[in-house]
Amino acid sequence: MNDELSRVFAALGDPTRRDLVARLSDGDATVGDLAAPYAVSLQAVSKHLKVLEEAGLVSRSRDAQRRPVHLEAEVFDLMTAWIERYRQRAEERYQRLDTVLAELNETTPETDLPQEGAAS
Amino acid sequence: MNDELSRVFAALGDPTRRDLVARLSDGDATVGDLAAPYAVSLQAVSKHLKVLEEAGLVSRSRDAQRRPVHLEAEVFDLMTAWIERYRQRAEERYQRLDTVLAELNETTPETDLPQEGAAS
DNA sequence: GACCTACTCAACCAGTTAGTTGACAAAGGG
DNA sequence: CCCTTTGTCAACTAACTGGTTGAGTAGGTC
Repeated sequence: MNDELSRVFAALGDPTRRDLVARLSDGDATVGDLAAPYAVSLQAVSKHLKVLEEAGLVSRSRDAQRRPVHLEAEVFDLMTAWIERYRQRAEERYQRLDTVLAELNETTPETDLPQEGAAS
Repeated sequence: MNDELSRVFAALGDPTRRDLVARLSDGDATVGDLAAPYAVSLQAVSKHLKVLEEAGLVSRSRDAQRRPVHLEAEVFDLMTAWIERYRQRAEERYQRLDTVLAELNETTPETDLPQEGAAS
């Protein structure tokens, strides 16, 4: 787990951490507030937050004993950029395939057999 | 790792698997073809493909002894939907904050001190 | 039918992860 | 000053991961 992209994807692979991110999208919160709804210990949630922080998804500041957690939404762009890149490649490929099929259909509307002049 | 979203994110948390997805966006490929560039064994790549398949990112068919692997790009939508949802929530929140700050600035342009009537 | 090709399955191993509990630190409030 | 609140750190454990090797299966080719 070297690069940031791996850390971000892996961090969001855990449902508890995804839920933490979801709740932080409503606004900053303390570790205690965040931990309250879950069945696990405060320490476990603290660990989850550490993972999110190392992935760059979250940052922490200070307010007396409290350590408010803040969502850093910019990292999302990294993921969407990666996803969209390969989704588009795949879609372009489908379009080319569709075009080829359409052309085949157009030049040979009366038969399904391959034509001698067609590329193999 | 129960739900599909967790499996998809976790699957893409591994750089080798992300590279497999990237290469499959160029077109279907056999296990052997896919395994060739990596230093790891064929069996290891086969395992990675199984993870991708269980996440719904990939499907496999048959062609004699070969098992061509095919990218299923629709699952990407699951992720982008999740990401965009919470990114937008976060952005809306920032906008509201900006509005509040702008209003504060407008009503008290001559001092930085808190006013007696202001909410703490 | 013997053999090669293209894989999968099973067993094992080392390293990581997600959880636990217990102790500690930091910062007010009485 | 003690005490409570809020959270981190450390050590331990069970389960999962990513890799290995060896054996087996499915489907041509000669």
